[in-house]
Amino acid sequence: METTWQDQLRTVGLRVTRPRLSVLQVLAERPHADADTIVGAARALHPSLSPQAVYGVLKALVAGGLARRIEPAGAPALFELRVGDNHHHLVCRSCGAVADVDCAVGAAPCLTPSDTAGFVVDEAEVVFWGLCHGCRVGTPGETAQVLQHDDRGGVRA
Amino acid sequence: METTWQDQLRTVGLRVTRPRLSVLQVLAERPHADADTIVGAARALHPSLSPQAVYGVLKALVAGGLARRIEPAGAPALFELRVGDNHHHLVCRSCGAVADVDCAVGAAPCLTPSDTAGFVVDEAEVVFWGLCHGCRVGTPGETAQVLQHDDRGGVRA
DNA sequence: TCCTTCTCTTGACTCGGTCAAAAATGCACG
DNA sequence: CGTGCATTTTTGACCGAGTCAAGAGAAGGA
Repeated sequence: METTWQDQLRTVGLRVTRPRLSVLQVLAERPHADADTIVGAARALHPSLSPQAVYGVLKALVAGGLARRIEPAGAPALFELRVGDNHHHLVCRSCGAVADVDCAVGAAPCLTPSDTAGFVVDEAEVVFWGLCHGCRVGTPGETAQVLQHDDRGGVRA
Repeated sequence: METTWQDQLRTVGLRVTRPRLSVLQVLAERPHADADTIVGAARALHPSLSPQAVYGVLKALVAGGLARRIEPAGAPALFELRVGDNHHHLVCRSCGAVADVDCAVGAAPCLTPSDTAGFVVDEAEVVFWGLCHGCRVGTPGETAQVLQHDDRGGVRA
C-alpha cells in the first residue's frame, strides 16, 4: 500500500491503464471478489469496462504476481491482492464468504506430506470449510448465495 | 471391498443398476478419474451409457457417501472411492496426475486454524501442488495434459 | 406378476471463462 | 511535444463442464 498501483504495475512490466487501476482499487476494497463482482464494481469507476477486459486484467495481474486467484470447489474463482504471504482460506459452506487465515500450525504445517509419492511439492493449499458466524446465527439469505451442499460434509481432515 | 458394490448401493438406499455398477468398477480401477474418463471407460462395460447418466450416477454416489468429489483448481472434477478416511491429495502441475496422501502431521494438523474469524470449521481440505516423478524426469507429454501454468508457482504454504 | 417409483436417455440450456480480430491507448523515443 | 510501435481493450464468437427437464425404461416390493 506504500507504493502506488501505478508503481506496482510498472514494476512487473505492465502498462498503467484505467481498467487496471479500477480493478486494483476494487480488489483493495473487496478482498475476495469474483470476476463478476469485480466487473460490477469496477464499472462504477470506468463505465465502459467490459467483462472480457476484466478477465484480461485479472490474468495479467495474476501473471505479474500482483494478485492471486483462488478457486473454492463449486464456486467461481476469487481474486485477492494478498500475495506471497503464505495464507489460507476459510470458506462458508452456506454463503460463500471467505476469510483469510494465517497458516495454522507455525510456518508451514502441511508442506511436507508424509509420503510424497515421488512428487516434488512446491505449494500446499489449504481450505477450511465451515459456516461463518452470520450463517450459523441465522442470518442466512443475507449474503447468502449457497455454494454447494453436495456431499454430507463432516469428513474433517 | 469386502461387501459387494450391490450391497454398498443398497446400504445407502440406491437401486442396483448397470450404469452404477459400471461406474463403481471404473472408479475402483482408476482412483482419480474425471467424468469424461469415466464415461469412456464405463462404456466398455455398458456401451449405451450416456454422459449425463454418468453425471447422475456420480452425483448419487457422492450424495450417498460412496464416492468423493475433488476439484483441483483449473481442472475438471475428479472422483474417488476412498471416503471417510481423511486423506489429502498431491496434484502434478504438469500432467494433472493425482496421488493420495494420508494426513501430514498426525491426525488433523490443519483442522484448527489459528484464528477462525467466527467460522465453525468442519473440514480442512489440503492440496499439495508440485511435479510428479515422470514430469520431473522428463517424460512430459506422456500422461501430459497440462493443467495450468498461470501464476508463477512457488508461494509455498 | 403387477405397479409404483426410481433411474436412465435424450436434448436443450446455463455458467464461467477463453480465443481472435480489430480499434484504441500507453509510453519510449526522437 | 509529437510520432510510431507494441501492448491493451473492445467486440463478439466460441468452448468445456456441468445442470435441468420430460419422457422412456428398469428395479424391486406387494
